[in-house]
Amino acid sequence: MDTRDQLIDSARELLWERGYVGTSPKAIQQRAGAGQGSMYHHFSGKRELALAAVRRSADELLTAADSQLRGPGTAVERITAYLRREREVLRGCPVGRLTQDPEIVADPELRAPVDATLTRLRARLAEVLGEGQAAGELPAGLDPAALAATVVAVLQGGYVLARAANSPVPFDQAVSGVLALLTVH
Amino acid sequence: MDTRDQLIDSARELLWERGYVGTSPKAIQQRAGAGQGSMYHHFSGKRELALAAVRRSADELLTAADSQLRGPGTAVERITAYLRREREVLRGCPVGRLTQDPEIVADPELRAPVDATLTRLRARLAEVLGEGQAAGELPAGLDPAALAATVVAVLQGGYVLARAANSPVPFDQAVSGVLALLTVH
DNA sequence: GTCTATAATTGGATAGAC
DNA sequence: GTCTATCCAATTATAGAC
Repeated sequence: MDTRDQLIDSARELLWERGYVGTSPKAIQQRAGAGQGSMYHHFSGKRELALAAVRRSADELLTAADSQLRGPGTAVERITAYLRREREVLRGCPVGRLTQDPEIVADPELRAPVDATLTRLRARLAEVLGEGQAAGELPAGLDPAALAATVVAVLQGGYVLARAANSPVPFDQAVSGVLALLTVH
Repeated sequence: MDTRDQLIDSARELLWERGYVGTSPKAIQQRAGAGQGSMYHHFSGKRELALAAVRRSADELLTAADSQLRGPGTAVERITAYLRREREVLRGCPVGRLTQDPEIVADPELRAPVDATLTRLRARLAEVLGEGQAAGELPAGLDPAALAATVVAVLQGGYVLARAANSPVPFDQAVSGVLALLTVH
């Protein structure tokens, strides 16, 4: 991996752990093993590097979600696989985390990939949920878009509860709860 | 309101907007209309002031939730009232927001009020959900603790989706989705 | 209790040598 | 492309006068 990629990867990790305001160019350089000059050669500054990092994290999230949601199995099986897949729960979501950063949400270009990713994720889930309704696995008459928002919110909120408790237990409870509601019908 | 309270209130606002790492003592002082000396007279430093601010916000959240959850009405009515109450969705949750701050979750004393508040909120909701099951309003056989985690996660995650989209719409969708799942039975 | 002065450290970047 | 030197503002305090 070249220096430019190392910088992007280090920025991704630090944005995940500490957010945009909590991450300094110096910290990124040190983690990447690069000097000042190197970073400012490849990027105009902190913001442009963060932009590259956010875009890459956003792409990876959607790709990972697709591998469960577009995989084999019934709608309920795919949604269950997505919700139950192994996650580093206490680290939170590398994309959702960015919504808590004032400088990210205030900057249209930095917010755009976050918005696009979560919006597309909901759209993918709504498709699968719609398929489940058509197949009679899920109750008809409920808005797939609303249910998709609920499912994604359970994940994002589950991370919040887990980090507050310093334990993955409430995350797992929240996932179990929504799966039970979806499948009890 | 005296200077000490002004400082706590200003700290609460800034912690809500910018988090712990994004908030400087100077910014708190300026918002409070107080000088350096004043702040360091009342508090030993940023951390102690933040501790007072976090505790106050945590207390207020639980009090506000109780006013809906312990109010009149059936279990479903109270949960609906709680989920549908007016919120400044794009500002996010003043308590849940803190879980994204590395310095908050790494500090047991700062994390404690956040943890206690979200844990108690889930316990209150589990009680109400249990009452709803006993009254036949909600499907029996589902774990009230899991459902409570789901409901709180939908709120916390709804804020994430809304801030990403810069719109309250996905928050409202997520709430509608979980209410539909709870009441369709 | 509040004010102003001072200070060590970090943040975010520029300049120029190699 | 990468390095070191330099720069100015902000951060997080402490000291002492009033």
